Amino acid sequence: MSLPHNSNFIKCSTCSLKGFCLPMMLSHSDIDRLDNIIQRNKLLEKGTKVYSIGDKFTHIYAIRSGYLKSYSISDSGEEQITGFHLPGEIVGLEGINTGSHVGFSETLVPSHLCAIPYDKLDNLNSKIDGLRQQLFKIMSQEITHNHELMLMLNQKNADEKIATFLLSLSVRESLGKGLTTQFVLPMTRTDIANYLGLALETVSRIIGKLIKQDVISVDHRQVTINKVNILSELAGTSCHFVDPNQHN
Amino acid sequence: MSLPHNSNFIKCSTCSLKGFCLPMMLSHSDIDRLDNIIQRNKLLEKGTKVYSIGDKFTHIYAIRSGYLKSYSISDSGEEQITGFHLPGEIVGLEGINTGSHVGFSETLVPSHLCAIPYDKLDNLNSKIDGLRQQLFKIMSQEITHNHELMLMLNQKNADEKIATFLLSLSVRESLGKGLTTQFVLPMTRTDIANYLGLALETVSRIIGKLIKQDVISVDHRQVTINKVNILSELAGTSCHFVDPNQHN
DNA sequence: CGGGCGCTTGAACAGGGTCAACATCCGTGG
DNA sequence: CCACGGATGTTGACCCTGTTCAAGCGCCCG
Repeated sequence: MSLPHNSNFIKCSTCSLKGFCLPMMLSHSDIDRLDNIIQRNKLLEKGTKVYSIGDKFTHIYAIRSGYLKSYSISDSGEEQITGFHLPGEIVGLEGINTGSHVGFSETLVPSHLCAIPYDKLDNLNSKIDGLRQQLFKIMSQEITHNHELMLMLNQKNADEKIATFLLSLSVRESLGKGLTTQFVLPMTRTDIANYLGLALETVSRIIGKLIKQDVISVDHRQVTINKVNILSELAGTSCHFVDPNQHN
Repeated sequence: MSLPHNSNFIKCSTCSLKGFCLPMMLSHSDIDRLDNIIQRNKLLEKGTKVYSIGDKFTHIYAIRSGYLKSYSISDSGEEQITGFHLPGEIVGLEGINTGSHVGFSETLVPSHLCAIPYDKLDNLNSKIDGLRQQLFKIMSQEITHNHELMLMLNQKNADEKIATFLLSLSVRESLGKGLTTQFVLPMTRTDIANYLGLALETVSRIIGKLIKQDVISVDHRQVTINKVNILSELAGTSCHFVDPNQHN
């Protein structure tokens, strides 16, 4: 899930939850109340499952640092990656409905998470209007984001998908402040392919093509975007990720 | 969005909101309080827009009768149908995040809606724990549903998509009680194609093939499922829609 | 009656999947 | 330190699924 890129936010004590604690909505005392129920977990090493399918739903998790991937598994055993998650984003909301997690989430790199007990959060939700409203907004945005994803999966070709994907990560990497031209892809080509609905060979080929055209450079898993405007064009005009301040 | 198919529910006065008023969670007085803020609109004729992109977000809508389609439009003008909605389901939640609707929703057939003013609902959310929790569940389920959709769009071929689509409608048509073998497709082939990420010719061909194989029959827009088990197989074992009581 | 929309069907094409071979990276252990 | 093996990534050739283009039909409604 991606949180608002344009929202003002403050650091919630040691736990940066972008979009979660809007200064306009929460008083300092309310922030303290929220802060008091948040559990700060120790560093999770790469490959650690935050939750697995079938686990009892008890917490939602805000990412302080690191990188997560979430995925679900169909009855026939096919894996589908449903999202990659960066610091400031929240995972685990899919468990609210049934009280059990219906998918997995795991760390792609060593990551720090904040665990927020859902029962205590729900209790605060009845008392702190701004918190409840913000949570509804976050879930609403997740729905909107999924609709954009659907548009991408249904209507874009392979080149457009890759371009859109790279730009999306680039923007989210920068925590909503413009666009980072250098970032790391901690997921495998297989993961990217699965997420975008492509074959891994196709992902490899298209990234290769972009390198040949000098639109991006790749060193191991480090990506540099050399020509943002070309990448944006490739992504289609429907790209929300272009920083209007960027002119290269 | 689809609501829980397995949840017990009661009629919320004149307004049937499946999953919305769980008897276990809401007292009769709470149901009355909810009922008092709900506006029952007159019959909307076919093709009426419930809301449009850019409209101020003021209400969410529960469908009492009829059929809706929701869609959004990319910057480049491409339309993407994000869902079809049947009685008992809720639309408009995508507007919570920004305070404006980011897509359209319109009636495919004459439909009755309940409009629920969001500010009043939010007010009740602070007072009625069960209502708030249920709303979070509904939004959580929407997220889960989108993940399943993603799996379908990414990993299923055209035949599987159509089979899954037909079964899904068949189950939802029956309001969660098993599976209706006869129902109406009020949307055009073009709509189905757009939703599933296929060309309309492909949709037409595959439906034709299913008819030829006598898996389904189609009379105008009336669909009859003749061989549920075959359709389920086609949909993939990942199909959640099979009624265990059906053995034909 | 006619025009437009929705739908079907056919034929040719192409984007991307599949299969296969090979290259590279990385951790492990000798 | 280097050799090995497995996982990951690249590249090529072929082929299939589903798209595109095109033509024609049926139905609804003015």
